[in-house]
Amino acid sequence: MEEKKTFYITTPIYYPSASLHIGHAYSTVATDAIARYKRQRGFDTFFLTGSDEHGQKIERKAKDAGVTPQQYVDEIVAGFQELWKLLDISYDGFIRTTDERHVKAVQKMFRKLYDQGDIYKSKYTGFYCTPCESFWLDRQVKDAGGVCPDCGGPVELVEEESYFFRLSKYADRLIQYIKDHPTFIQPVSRTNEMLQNFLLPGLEDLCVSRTSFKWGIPVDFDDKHVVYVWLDALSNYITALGWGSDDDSLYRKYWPADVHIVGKEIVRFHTIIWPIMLMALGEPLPKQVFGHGWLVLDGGKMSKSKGNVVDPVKLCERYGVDAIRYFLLREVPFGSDGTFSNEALIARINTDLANDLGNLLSRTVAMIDKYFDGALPAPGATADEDAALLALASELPAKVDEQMDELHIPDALAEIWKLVNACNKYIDVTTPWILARNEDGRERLKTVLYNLAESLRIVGVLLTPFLTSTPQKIFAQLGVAEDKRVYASVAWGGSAPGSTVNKGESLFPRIDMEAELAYFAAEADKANPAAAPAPKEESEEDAPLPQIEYDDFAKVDLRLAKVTAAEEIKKSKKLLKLTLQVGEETRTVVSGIKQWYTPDDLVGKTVVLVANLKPVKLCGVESHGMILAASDAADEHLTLVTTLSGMDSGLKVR
RNA sequence: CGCGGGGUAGAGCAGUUGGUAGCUCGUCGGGCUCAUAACCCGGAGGUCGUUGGUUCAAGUCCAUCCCCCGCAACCA
Repeated sequence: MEEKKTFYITTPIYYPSASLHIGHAYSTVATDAIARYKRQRGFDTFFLTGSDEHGQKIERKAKDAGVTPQQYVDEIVAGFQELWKLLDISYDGFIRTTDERHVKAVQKMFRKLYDQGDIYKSKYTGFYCTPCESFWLDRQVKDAGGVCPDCGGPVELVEEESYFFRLSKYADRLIQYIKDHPTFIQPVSRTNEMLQNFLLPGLEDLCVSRTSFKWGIPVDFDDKHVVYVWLDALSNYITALGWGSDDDSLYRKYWPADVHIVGKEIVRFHTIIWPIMLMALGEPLPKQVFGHGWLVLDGGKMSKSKGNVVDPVKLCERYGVDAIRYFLLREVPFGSDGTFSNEALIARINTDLANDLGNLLSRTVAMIDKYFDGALPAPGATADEDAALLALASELPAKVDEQMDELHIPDALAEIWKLVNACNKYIDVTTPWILARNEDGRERLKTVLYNLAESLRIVGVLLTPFLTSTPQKIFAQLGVAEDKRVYASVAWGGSAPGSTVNKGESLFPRIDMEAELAYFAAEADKANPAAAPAPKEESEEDAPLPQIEYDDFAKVDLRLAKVTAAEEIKKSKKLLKLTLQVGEETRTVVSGIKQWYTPDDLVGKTVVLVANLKPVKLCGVESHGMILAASDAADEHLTLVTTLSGMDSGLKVR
């Protein structure tokens, strides 16, 4: 017996620090549609999704919630799986980076890379300032004249260790690979981006371990360290198949992946770090990484105060899973962003699903019911006006394939809708209601109605990968036999004359746009009563912070400072370089306020400086402290904190 | 001068190797009555971001400039 061709497709693994939103749903629904499509076309398909559960952020959130990290992620990941169930996601594997199989395999991988010299422990020497609790690089201390650049006190020599992965060693091989495989990174525009931005300028080795937190996979030969993010997360694509375990049969069967579906923001990691990891392991690279665009919210950033938070669960409850799947698959063009708005969603549902498809089924079934007592008539001779419809329906599977081969999901759907629209027009041209009036017409009518039912059957078959319940509803209303609902029967002529149609409910009831928008507005108001002037719960950052002791506050050294000079940092969109007079001292501070202030606005002003903040380098400029400013959550407005009356700089703020 | 993408009808987008500017939604008018006030046809609406250049011919090639958006660096 012939082995079926395999197809391995993955979504990113999602980070369980919060619930998933419509963007995650988009990634996963798109991947699901491709997986279902490949299965329908006879591929032995494996579809993997999962969760990326380690890291400091989770550790901290769990602590805040008073649970263990494992308890914390268990609960959120259960929510992921519920959402996928709701959206009819047909995944074959769900990998959690806390799974024993994954942990073991990552440890094995880490050790292998270490043993062969691709991971090394870096042992740079640095300086430590005890009062400041800060590490300093050689150069920083040298620049400061051998003392702590911050407080000017003495520093002691220390060693800080971390493991590094030798990305640099493989850069040339990867560049060559990308050049030899022009379809590796999709869409192609990303290829240039990766080459020009990262690969050609040269790669730095990647830090792959941390000692500053514990919630991660321990490095088994050096338990101070846990494996840090990318090595842990990216390897899921092979550990889920049993790589590095006793049973790697799935790995041998499905790897290399046919395509990793990822959001455009993580294309970089999937096309640079991941291939290099595989090269180092001596494993084949995935055939393709597809970076899709985003669903951008109409009203700008998602925020509760704007009332535009998009919860996929609510949308599914209100409109049905297929409506949401259709919208997601249809609205975001290949390789670029799409817009999400309630108007766009309702418009799609109304025009494509209710008016075009739903209404077509409704009128077709109604006519068969009315003119032939619900029994599908046998077609007679084919007239000219039928030929075009037949041709369209017959060529449609190939057209859909053509688009899907390039992962052009919206275009594949558009092709299917060409047939839907052609059917609606066909009704208008053939005027069945007139044919029904006399005997000659009734003979012709048989053919017309059969052609319509048959076209709809084909539409149903081809829609099966995209919409999960609608095709079955179509088949049920048309009375299509089980064996004619599958792709093997997609060719014209599958409908059996004499089969009984069943008038059913509308596939997609029309939505009253105005009423619906009013509903959304009301919901938004409910979620955010206009009367409440209180601090908005925009995001974690804006949530009230827990109480602190006075001693904690006293650790912050706030000083008045006078701006003596200011200039733009050319390379940066946000940063200004300020020179401040703080008492006797002169300091350089970099501040992200370029959008709101010009250098001239600032010179001469007195501002509040956090004087004992660790220095940091921003866009190549060392910043010694930060100045205080207030801004709204959307960063639309910002104002510097300054003084009411002239005071000497350097004064302490309390 | 970091890298890249984009500026085409009111909105959202197509426009392959240069040869009469298209699609969807909206809008206006008409048709039809089988159907979910749905469906079908037609009209209006664009100096294709700017300014130059190449060409018999440029949305399409070249150059310049102006905007917008990603990514990177970065809001200390």
